[in-house]
Amino acid sequence: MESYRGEGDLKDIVRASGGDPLSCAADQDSYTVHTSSWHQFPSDPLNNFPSSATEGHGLNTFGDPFSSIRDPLLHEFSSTYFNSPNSAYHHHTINTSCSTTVEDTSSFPGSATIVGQSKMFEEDTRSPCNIFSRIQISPTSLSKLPVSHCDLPMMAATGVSPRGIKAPAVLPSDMINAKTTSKSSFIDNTGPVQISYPRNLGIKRRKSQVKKVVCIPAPAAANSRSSGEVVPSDLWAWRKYGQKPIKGSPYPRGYYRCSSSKGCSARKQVERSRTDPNMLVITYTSEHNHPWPTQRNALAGSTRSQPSKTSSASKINPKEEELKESSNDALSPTNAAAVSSTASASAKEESEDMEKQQEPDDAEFGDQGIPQTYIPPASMPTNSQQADDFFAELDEIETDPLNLLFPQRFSGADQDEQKETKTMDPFGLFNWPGNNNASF
DNA sequence: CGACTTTGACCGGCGC
DNA sequence: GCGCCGGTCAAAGTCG
Repeated sequence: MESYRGEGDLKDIVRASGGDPLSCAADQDSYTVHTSSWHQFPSDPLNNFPSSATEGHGLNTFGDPFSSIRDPLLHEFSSTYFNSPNSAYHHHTINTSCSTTVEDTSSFPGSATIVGQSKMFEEDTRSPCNIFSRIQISPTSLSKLPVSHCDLPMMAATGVSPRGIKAPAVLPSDMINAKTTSKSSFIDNTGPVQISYPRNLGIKRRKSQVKKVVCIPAPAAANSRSSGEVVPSDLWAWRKYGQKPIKGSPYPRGYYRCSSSKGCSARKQVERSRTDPNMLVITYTSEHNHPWPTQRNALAGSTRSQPSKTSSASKINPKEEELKESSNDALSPTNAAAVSSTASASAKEESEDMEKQQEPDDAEFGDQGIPQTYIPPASMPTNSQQADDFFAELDEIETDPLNLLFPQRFSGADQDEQKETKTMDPFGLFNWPGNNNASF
């Protein structure tokens, strides 16, 4: 029996795309968009939204599971980008009346995944050079969203039927204020998700489950599995349980469930953006009901080599496997310390993420009586000041962590040519062959 | 042997 | 009511 705790109707969309300004809307009665200029795009329709509207939307405390179960992948982004003065991130926050409160669990500026939305906005305004966008919208409303072409793949990734997307390419601001449909009002965030029997799990969840969508740069297809997907590893162990071709998308969608712990209901869907194959859309569904994996064994799934049918492909380019392994190593809390000094920054960032993520997890898992097994490294900062010092230290290692991840793209067009290109990928997320030149 | 991926089948939701 | 579609299951095979 899978457990679902306090799932709100919230979708978080984190885009790591340097592409088009994010456009999205929700047809809720009321919701809020927090946004900042997209690289100072004055035409960003979302900028029309008031930043103070976050409050007073009935944002409740039943909880976005992802606000406490913060995804390591997201935090890889957050810790890396949001703390860099040059970091380029961009997020939009849409809080629907049905969405959950996003708690300010960050102890330092720019925590990407779950931060106080006011703070998020503040950070946005402070960082005109943003890559990431963040959207939090109701899943049901999402199905009715007019979306930009950029978001269509994400919509698809969220399980929203393409049929529900009849969108202009650019979202007019007034569309964001579109009235909710009666359907959206059916969402009951305060009640538990009823699960009748296992076979219905996916269907039952479809309406009310919380999803978090992350767009990240996708590896080159040449490095992909037979399915065409290369799933960046995160701290969780994922086991693939299905794959389906998605209508309207040339790329299949892979379905993964958390294998870190039996009974964990966490799932994720991975597919390539149909509009931008360089973007990998990962939709996280449900939440983990267990602490972070403490050992590399949690990465067993993500480090597994190609299956037999595609093993030949992996053998053709053994480096791919090595890179995957290395990326996992970089992500591993235990192995991070073992990586070379050049990766120390990433190890610290990773650990810092773990620290941040552990706090809410403590409470959450504590409530469930799940024993805490993860012990943050002693060197981890424990408060904002320490975090600041921590990242100040990181700056000594790499003044612009963004360069670590996006050495050729995100360091700034004007600066790229002047800076020494850093090819290190602290998390190994994007360290795939052929991905260095990938545009996203 | 355990854990994984693959893949066809199954099921329910939804639109027409 | 029917068919499409997305999500999941589970058997089969692979790998370490």
